Amino acid sequence: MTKEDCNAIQKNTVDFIGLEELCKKAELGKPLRIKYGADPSAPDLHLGHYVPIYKLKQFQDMGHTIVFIIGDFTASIGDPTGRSKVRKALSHEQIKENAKTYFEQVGKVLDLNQTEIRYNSEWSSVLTMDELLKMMAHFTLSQILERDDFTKRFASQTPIFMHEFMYPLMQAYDSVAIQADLELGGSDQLFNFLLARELQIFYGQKPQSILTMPLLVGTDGVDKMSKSLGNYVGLTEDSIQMFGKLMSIPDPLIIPYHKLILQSSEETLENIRVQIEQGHNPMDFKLDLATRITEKFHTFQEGQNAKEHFITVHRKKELPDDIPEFELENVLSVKIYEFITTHDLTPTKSEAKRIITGGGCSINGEKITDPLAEVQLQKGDIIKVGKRKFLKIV
RNA sequence: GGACAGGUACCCAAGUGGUCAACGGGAGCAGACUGUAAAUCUGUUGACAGCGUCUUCGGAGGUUCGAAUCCUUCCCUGUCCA
Repeated sequence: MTKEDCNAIQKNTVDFIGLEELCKKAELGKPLRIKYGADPSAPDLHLGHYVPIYKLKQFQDMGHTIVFIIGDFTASIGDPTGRSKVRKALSHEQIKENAKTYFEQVGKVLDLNQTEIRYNSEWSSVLTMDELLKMMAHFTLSQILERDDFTKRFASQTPIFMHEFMYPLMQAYDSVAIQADLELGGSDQLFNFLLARELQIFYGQKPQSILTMPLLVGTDGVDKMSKSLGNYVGLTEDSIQMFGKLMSIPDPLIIPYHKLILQSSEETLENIRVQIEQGHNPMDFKLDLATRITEKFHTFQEGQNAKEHFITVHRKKELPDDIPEFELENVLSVKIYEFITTHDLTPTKSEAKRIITGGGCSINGEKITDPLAEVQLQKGDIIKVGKRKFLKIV
């Protein structure tokens, strides 16, 4: 690893612990073992995952070994995070299935042939009580309780279960098992990563270095991107959807997305900042951002198409090219709310009535506001429900 | 084991016998506006056979003309004591 490499990998990181040792180790010429842990309960990867995975890619390109750990052991126990809801324990079949889709998605970024894939049940499920207790004897309750989410839950009097205390420890043990030189992940993982260092020392290993990446803020502009909060942009979402979601991010997120997803240079970022400050419409930068990100995960053409689609539908309020169609022989007289529900434009009839009453439904551009209206539908009619649902009668 | 507090819709949270399909906030959805699915403002948010019916306030029973609200019992969570 060269000096430049050493600098390059620091780009966009939050914490970097043990950088010097790492670079020294790398100079010996042996590939570094870089650990990345994944939870197989949520196989939908989103842009938030992309940030650290891209960093892994950088390491991989330098010839280091990525050790991808599937946390099947902990997943099969179940993890009651958040409120009183107990996250379901997953069966082995489910885990295998999830892991498979996981890798299909990761494979878009990383070269999986050059990646070491391990399941942590391999070593965790055979741990003896004896061994476990020895490990536990090295940490105190207050040490574990220091972890941010535990602190919060404790303060808000929400339950923390005993086995949850063990998760950080089990994660740390993964580092021991694979002899990690470096662990990489989101900045919320710092605590767990530090624990691993201690445990490695206990097992006579050199402690791993730590590199954490910023957490990408979700489309709501408030919380970190996560599937459960529904503020995510999935890596495998179709281009139209992806584009739309990216346009829905609040304007202040343009810079962070540029930086973390597109790896834009400081000059580019500064340029955008200045232009927005001078009154340039942020929308233009957002269009550009959305186009480029969509291109990145799809094709250039799809990115362009998605942009076109967005402009016609949302800016010009015109009809898109590809409207779902419904074949109709003769003129049909129906209650509008029933029709749009049976054709999946609304989930329930009550919802349909609500949208109609609110002025969200139109036929050929004419608003229908009477929820009980009976309408004559014929070939060529175009029904619009809400902002982006269309149906064409053919 | 004991004492106390609590479990309400997607989330937070009010409500302690009828006016409760349930205040308020968040989030979602829709409308207006805007060269954005940004921001802001407004409306809306159980389902269905449209005004009435059915399901919903941790579960199961009960009291009552009537229960989220009272009683019994069970389950779950927190705090303190042991």
